[in-house]
Amino acid sequence: MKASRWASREVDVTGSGRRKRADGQESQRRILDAAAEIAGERGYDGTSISAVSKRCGLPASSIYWHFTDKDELIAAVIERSFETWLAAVQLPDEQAGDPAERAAAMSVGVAKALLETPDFLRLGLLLTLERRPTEPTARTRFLQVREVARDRVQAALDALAPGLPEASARRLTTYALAGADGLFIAHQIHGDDVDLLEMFALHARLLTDAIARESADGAGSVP
Amino acid sequence: MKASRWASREVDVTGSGRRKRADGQESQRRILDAAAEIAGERGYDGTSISAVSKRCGLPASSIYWHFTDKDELIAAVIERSFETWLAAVQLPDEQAGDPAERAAAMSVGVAKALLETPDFLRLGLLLTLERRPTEPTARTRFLQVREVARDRVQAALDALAPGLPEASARRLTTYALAGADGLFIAHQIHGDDVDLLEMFALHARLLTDAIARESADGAGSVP
Amino acid sequence: MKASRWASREVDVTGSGRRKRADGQESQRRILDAAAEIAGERGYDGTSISAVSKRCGLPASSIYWHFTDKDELIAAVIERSFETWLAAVQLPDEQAGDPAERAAAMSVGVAKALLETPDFLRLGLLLTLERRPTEPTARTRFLQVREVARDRVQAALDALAPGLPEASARRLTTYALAGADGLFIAHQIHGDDVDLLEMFALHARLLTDAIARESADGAGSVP
Amino acid sequence: MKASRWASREVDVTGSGRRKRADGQESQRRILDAAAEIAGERGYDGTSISAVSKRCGLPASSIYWHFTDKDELIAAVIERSFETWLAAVQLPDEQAGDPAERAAAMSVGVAKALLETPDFLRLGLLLTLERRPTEPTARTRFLQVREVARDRVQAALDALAPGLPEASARRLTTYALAGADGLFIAHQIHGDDVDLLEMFALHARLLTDAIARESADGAGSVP
DNA sequence: AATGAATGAGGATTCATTCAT
DNA sequence: AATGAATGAATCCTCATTCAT
Repeated sequence: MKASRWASREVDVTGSGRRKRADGQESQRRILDAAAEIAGERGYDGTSISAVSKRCGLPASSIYWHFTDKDELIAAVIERSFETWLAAVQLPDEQAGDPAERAAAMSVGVAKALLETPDFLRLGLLLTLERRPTEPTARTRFLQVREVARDRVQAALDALAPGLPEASARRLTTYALAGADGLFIAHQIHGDDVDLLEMFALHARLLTDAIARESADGAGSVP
Repeated sequence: MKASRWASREVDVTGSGRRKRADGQESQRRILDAAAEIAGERGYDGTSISAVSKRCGLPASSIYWHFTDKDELIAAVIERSFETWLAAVQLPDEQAGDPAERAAAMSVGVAKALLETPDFLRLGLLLTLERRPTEPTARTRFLQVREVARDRVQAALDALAPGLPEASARRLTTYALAGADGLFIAHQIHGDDVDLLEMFALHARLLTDAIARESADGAGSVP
Repeated sequence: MKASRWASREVDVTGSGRRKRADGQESQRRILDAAAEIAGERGYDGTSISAVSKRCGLPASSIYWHFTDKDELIAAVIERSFETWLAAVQLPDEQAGDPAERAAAMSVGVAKALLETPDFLRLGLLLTLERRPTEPTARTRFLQVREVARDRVQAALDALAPGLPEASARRLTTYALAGADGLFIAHQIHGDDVDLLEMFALHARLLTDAIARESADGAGSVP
Repeated sequence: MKASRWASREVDVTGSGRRKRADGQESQRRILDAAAEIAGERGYDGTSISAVSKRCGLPASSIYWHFTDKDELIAAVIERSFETWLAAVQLPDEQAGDPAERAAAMSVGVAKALLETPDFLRLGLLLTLERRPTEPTARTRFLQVREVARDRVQAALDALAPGLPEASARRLTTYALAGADGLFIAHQIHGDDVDLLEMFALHARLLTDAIARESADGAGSVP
């Protein structure tokens, strides 16, 4: 920290001059905060340990005390970001309202969480789209987490329309997630020109209609 | 790269026996091919000039003869990829069928093009999601191109439902593009477990229904 | 010259769109002009062929048609710069005025030439101070040219004070040149805050006095 | 640099058997030593980080641990060289001798320091003469240091001739520094064929005479 | 629990130069 | 007489990682 005369490196970001005699958890948190911001903006390759070090104020070597390597660091970022994001999602009361209303409420809950903590999905999508020679642990982790989300959506869908054929359910679940991803991206591009809550509500409505029809059809094959 | 001057280093991509005959356009094409593949897989930061050099068989310094820097190279990749992609999109006959059928045909045309040349949208989305300190020219270019696509979709939508209020049209256009992006991503994740053509057809159907309803409503505000 | 779509290189500096069907001397002149400017500002290492190419509007390979390599190019620059500079020096009429006046006139003549074409001495001094592993031809050339100048100054000095002992003459000649170099540098640093003509006149006066004294002394050893 | 980790690569400059014990200050010193030698010989552009790395035995990346970039490294070189040089200058006793003797003693003191540590002024003059598009910090630093030296010379001059008009004082100070620069260059060219101490003594004498005359004149305008 | 220092590999880019046309 | 294209070596600098303290 005692930057030499010619090369200034980390800065005392906290403002507290007194070196805290090692608070592992606090340091880890600062590292993850920094890494989450950067990785959410730049993806895997764009996230350098030295950039994280600069942003969190700890030397690069300290990052390696807490995480074995970059791969694990970014995996940890995804995990913690997911938890944060999940905490932000407020699911509607299972009992309340009719099914369609519940679906809309769920949808809007997700949208709100995305507005509050967008880094999670941004990084997740970046990891998903990138094809590195050795797949990062973080990517695998994100896809696992996404699979869990997928299962929940499908469960909600089954609750909404118990008679829906398996194939239809899978298709509509895929469509539900795809809409969420796509609308999130639209919001990334156009900022608040795209009203994410409104768009998610529209998405929920179209989905509800589709469920209704495919339920009635019985078959649900798309000609 | 330590190979002597006459040892064959690069792969004879062209199949034509004559090599080293200094054909600028051909070299440029090889560079763009290589860069498109890599950038489509790895994004901006993940695309290293030396990787492009290795894949196209020309030394890194030769790449700089054809493109002033990495930024311009990737911008050129986006431009050419877009042209290729656009050529792959087969738009339906303007006269044929009823409006809903035409919408479905358009949608499937886009899906087919995405299956044929997925690199374009993959790179585009990577560039869109990444937030580099200095915005790459390629990102700007992609967003411009996307805006053109957006205008076309909106025009098609207006043709389909002339009475649609402006706000509805904008919202549905956003939804149309978002669905395309999201379904593309789903296909990236699940491969052929997701039938992209079927999903795009579903997307077109839901959109057509939504248009019909919002047209009838007159207002179309989502409560 | 037909810059490709992605990499813009040389510019049509002359403004004449029509490619002149090869005018060797004219091209050579343009190259030397460009090289002189750049080398006068940046020294040997700082002068890159591509910078010269950019400034003169001819491709790098054309420079190699006129000059075998960078070393020869810079040597040619020194030679031509010297000629230009020499032409700018107006030596006083050998007959006119008393010796001291003639000395002053010579001095001012040199100063004026330095103000008009400063690149010559700037490059010369840069080459002189630099110690490259393989001595550039240009440096040798400059030192030769300087030796000629030295001889002329010493001759003028002998004419001024025929009885001056050899050692004194050498010493004062060295001093005369050193003053010129040093004042030139002062002018480089302070710009027109240093009145070069005035300073050269002062230099001439001090020298004349010194000559007078050392002539009288006979010995001229500095204790 | 392909040598295995334990093969001795660098020269044991310190003489102390223990190596690799990570001593920051010592490494910094070795880097500065190497950089000073090279920059003193080759100027800014001619000083490559890899050359410095080779000469000091540390890998190039280690240089970047100690200095943020080449610009700062060379600025540090100038600063340290100046300190070394200043320590080498032995100024005469303020009380001793008559003013003219003191002036001569000062002059010779400077000359001796230049003979001992010529790298400082050599690099300084190279930086002064070079005109890079972005001015190196080192150049600015050198000119600042030079301004300080200028002030001291002018103070000494005022002490020597209190009644001297301001304009004369400035002119003679410029002349004093110019002579030093020029004679230093002469010594660089001719080596020990030019007796630097003798030349500086001569310079001091001419200056003293000039001061005397301009003092007497009162005005000191050079016609 | 942390960090200053070091390190080899690789990043983008520029270099001087060559050569076929 | 000139030039488009190519090329290997070198440029500055950042990378992920290690290790002794």
